[in-house]
Amino acid sequence: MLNTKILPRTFFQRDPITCARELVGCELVWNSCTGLIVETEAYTATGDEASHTFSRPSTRLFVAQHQAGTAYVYFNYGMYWLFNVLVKGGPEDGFVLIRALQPTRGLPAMRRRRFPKTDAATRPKPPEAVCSGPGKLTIAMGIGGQHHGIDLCLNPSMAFHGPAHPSIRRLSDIRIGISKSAHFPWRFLAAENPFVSARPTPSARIC
DNA sequence: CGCTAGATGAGA
DNA sequence: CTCATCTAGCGA
Repeated sequence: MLNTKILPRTFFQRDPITCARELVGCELVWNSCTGLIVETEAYTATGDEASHTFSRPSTRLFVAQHQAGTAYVYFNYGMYWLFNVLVKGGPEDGFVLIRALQPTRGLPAMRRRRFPKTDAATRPKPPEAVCSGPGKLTIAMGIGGQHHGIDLCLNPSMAFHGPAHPSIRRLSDIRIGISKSAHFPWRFLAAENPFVSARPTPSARIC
């Protein structure tokens, strides 16, 4: 968080692919917990069959009624909240899904939420396992439906901070867990970082 | 290691 | 019915 500021709304007023790429290396600040963003995915409001906007009128309405930088949090597979930020006002609207974090502050609190049954006798899970997936990180950070629709450009304690350090190395790769529009290389990860949800595939490229 | 089944509910 | 997931349990 040193040398970084809250990302302004203008950051999210560009196309979702640019935003997703540049969020890798920025920091998510969520109350007392913070994490370096090491993995994201872009979803575009048009031409992307994997985006909720493709098949959900309610999501298209959400895009129309909110401004860039709004949290889009939804419930998937009956048990996981997934955390996105609305990107709007550039050449293309859409969302960036936050997929993995490297914990930088509040690791004990994150562990308590992720592994509540852990006692003093059991070995703690490694920090790489705490936020290495979109469902895992919402549990760890305490993100849920109560945060759907909040503005992430106002309160520095619930916001993205950046920019990323210029030395960050990034890869682009195909997105994970989707069957439609599956070939778009719109997953972005920090190269050589063990906190990501899955290792890059052979089709990953430096970006 | 890798692979798979099953949990569990909202949206259309 | 599908789904932007995860974990336990199984076999090699």
